[in-house]
Amino acid sequence: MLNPKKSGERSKIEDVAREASVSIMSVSRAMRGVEGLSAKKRAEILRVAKHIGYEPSSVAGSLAAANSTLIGISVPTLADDVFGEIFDGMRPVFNNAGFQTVFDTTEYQQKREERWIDRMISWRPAGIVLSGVDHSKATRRKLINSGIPTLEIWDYSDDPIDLCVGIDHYQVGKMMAEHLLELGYCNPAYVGVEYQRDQRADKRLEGFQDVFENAGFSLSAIVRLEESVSFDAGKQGVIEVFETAKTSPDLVYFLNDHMAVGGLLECERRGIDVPTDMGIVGFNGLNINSVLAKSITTSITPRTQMGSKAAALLVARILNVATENCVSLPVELYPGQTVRN
Amino acid sequence: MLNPKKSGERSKIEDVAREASVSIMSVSRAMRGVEGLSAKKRAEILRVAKHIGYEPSSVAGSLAAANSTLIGISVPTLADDVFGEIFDGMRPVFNNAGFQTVFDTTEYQQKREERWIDRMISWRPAGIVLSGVDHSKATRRKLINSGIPTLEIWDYSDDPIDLCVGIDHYQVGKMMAEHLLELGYCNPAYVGVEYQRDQRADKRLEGFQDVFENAGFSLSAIVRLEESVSFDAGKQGVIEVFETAKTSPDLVYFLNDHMAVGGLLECERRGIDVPTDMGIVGFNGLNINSVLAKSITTSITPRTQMGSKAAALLVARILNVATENCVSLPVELYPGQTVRN
DNA sequence: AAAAAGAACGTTAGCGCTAACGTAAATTGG
DNA sequence: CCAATTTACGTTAGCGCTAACGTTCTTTTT
Repeated sequence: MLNPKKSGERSKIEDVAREASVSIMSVSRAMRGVEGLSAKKRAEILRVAKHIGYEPSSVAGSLAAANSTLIGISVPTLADDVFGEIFDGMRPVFNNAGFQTVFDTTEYQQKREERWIDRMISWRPAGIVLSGVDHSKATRRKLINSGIPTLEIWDYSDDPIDLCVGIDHYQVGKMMAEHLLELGYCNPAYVGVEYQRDQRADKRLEGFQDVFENAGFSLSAIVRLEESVSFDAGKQGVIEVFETAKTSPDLVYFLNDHMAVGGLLECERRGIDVPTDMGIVGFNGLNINSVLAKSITTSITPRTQMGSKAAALLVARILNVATENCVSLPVELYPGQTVRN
Repeated sequence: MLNPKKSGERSKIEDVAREASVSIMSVSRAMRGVEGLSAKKRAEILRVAKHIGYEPSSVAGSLAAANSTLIGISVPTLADDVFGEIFDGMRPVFNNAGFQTVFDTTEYQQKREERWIDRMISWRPAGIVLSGVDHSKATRRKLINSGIPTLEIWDYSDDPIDLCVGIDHYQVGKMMAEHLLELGYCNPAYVGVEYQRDQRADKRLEGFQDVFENAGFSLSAIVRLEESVSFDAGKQGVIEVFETAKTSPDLVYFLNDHMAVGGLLECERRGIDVPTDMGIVGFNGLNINSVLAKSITTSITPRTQMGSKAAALLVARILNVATENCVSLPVELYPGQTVRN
């Protein structure tokens, strides 16, 4: 490096301009790859820039151009596989379009989400991605007012803040219930978390419950755990189901596959025959299914696809390309081997 | 809102100053909560700011103050639970200190990491977090030269770029091998991924192998899969072990617990008696252990603790508080029930 | 060959804030 | 009671870039 300068002192556009004997505007054009520069000069400038180790300041650039390449993403948690996989779907799309992702988890707390949005907006991001479609009035207003393209993901609504790519959780619960009803199940229990903690799960349960109640059956137990949404929670859930159920259930519907696996293994440990004496149903379609002795009955959600589709929509909106606003992705019912056929 | 302005037009510090009949500097001081302002005026300014919906621009603020509240975090993947949990440990620490996290996954590709670092540095972040301690010369130089506090996490090195909080993977492999050797195992196989894809896993294998070879035993098979590091990869691994092993192994050491679970269930499906005829060993100490019929033998990594410890170190460095540079966290050997005792 | 059009640059004026240094008023101390 | 602080502000000069508009020089057109 020519001008190593002191640690922390970074060379700026002016240094490159001086070294290359051009105006700073030419350097700016060269670095951004915009036109208005001869190929020769452009190459020379880039050579000099590389030589002295110049990297443009995104902060200054954003301020001057009144835009940024930041995309804010808020998810409830990374502790289950869902949002990691959605993110994996989004990442390459955003990356190829030249965006960076600013990330935070809300731990299912609206207050945290609101605070995050305030701080995020202060960076004038190119776009914002939120999980779910249930946001406070203040949040909606702020986002609409900010003019920042906003994408809601995972859940589906036909009245989004701006864009929405997700699945219809109510329908998912309904579909599964109809399938189970047809197979003769009539006394299901549910294992999930506190009401309104995971609003998508609430919607699935609602759809599930509606179908069974329409058929004249009510849930024999609804267990709401406080702990995390994972394998051992499912085990705990089964234990509580047996403690609290009014009548012995013929099926347990779990909030997700993690819990369902925990529940399944606990049933087997207790010597309960799955699916003859007890059906086990989850949600998501996790990879673990392919190694289990009995594969979980579940709804397979298109997580990676959802991520890439959603990112593509947001990028299109940012670049002002016309696009659909709402996309509801199909969810596949996977029969598995934990309900009788 | 008083001045709703057009969508996208945001009120600025000047608007607040005019409305409150003070200088913009007073507004700046009020918004940042720095001293040099009477309590009365401060309250009035904050009232006015809220009233007209003013939110300071972080971009302008960062440029003027030559600092930012951004912390860049790079992890290989979110597809396993490891980095999600580390992030969960870091998040509250960064949050309470007023930082935001810019996130990306590298998919175990150095090229991607380098590009990300360039873009990250251009935001002049307050700090940078990298996964692992094996980075290119260019990366090290850039980071050192930038003067940005840098934290390396998950792996351990006593010669970090700046700060390091992790575990000694070589030691983990060694510890596990010594434990197994003592129990009488003498013909282990290994199931992981391509060499240099997961450099921490390579180190564990190295430590593991060194111990067995010192004792006069060599690995009967080293299976390196190309697919993702998950449950079904473990199953696939076991299948390949049986196809390729020179002699029938008495133990399989897996890259992580996900794969170990896949392997365990595949063994059981094949009627192989675990641990009598085959030991199963993983790495991480996942939650799934508490629901399995036989809990996986593994090394429990302190992921959440590592995240919070690491974040605390980085924040201390950013605030110029003296702190240790390198922290090696202990890893607990969990005997489980998949090796004979 | 003169006029019009275009390409290749440079100049100017900010983007929205804050550091650093003013200045006036309020407070202190001997 | 007056100099010596301290507190409470305001003013000035940028931070490092880019949009928008000049200016110069080359190319095209009739």
